[in-house]
Amino acid sequence: MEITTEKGLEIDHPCGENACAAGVAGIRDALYVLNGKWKLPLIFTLTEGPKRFKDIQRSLGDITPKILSKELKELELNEFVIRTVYATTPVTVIYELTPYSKTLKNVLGELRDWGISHRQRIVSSRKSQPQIP
Amino acid sequence: MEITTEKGLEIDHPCGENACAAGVAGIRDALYVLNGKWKLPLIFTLTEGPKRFKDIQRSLGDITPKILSKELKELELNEFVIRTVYATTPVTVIYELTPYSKTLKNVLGELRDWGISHRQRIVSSRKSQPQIP
DNA sequence: GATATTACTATCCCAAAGGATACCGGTATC
DNA sequence: GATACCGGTATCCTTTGGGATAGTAATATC
Repeated sequence: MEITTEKGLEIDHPCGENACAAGVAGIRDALYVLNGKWKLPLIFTLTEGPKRFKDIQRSLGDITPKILSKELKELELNEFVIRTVYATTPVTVIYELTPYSKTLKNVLGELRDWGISHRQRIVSSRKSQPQIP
Repeated sequence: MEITTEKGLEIDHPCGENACAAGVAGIRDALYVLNGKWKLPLIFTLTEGPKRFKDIQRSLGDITPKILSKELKELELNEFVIRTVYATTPVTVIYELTPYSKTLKNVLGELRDWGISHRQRIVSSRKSQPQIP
């Protein structure tokens, strides 16, 4: 059986043509700590600078305090975020990114750009192909 | 209250200092179609070229056929993957990436690289700080 | 006739993710 | 005295993700 295939993506593969298990493993390792609906948006919003609990909640739109609290704890454990408490009244809690989070800069930037383009694509394809043609 | 903060990441923000809702929205839009444990690894493995069902299953390691089937259907709907059936015996089904998947090249590359470095960091920190010191 | 292969589907099940709502103590503000 | 703000918890619930196992049609092989 013959399958002709124009070469598609050309992500550089360290291994040969058809055996790049290391790449798949890399993606899976990344996803293991960054999984879920909220971690990446959360890290991204802290990219703008340190923020308080309520401020993060507002930036993210519709996250409930329970989920936000859980996500922040996980990010603390994985050394992406530092939590600092200030004894003001009422108390102030600041969350900020660790230096290690800097290594995510490219990932976040690419993902943000792709998401923005993707949305534009969806929107404009909806305009050019109206429902029930 | 004063908080001194060394500027952390410097992902370029199209909007002002503290109001980059567009960035968060971009990330969330991206994750909306790429969420879950399998979609990114799946797209990545098809980066190596068109593959058959069983071959994908083997590349991904431990995905069950039910899940793989579901993920492939979702990727077809979102125009990331094309499914072609060849009337051989036994039948051959080939999955390959669409041109649109090319737009994910940078995202996938960055994520793979980050995952690989992250794993190295974890492994070497485990070596330098043995359990029960 | 028994077994293997491919590309799945069907059924059942469990755990995790995520959401809704309510509440807390302490203070400040109206 | 009532209300609001802050940084969360507590409780309950639904949805989804995902896994295990078995089975299917058609053919080929032993």
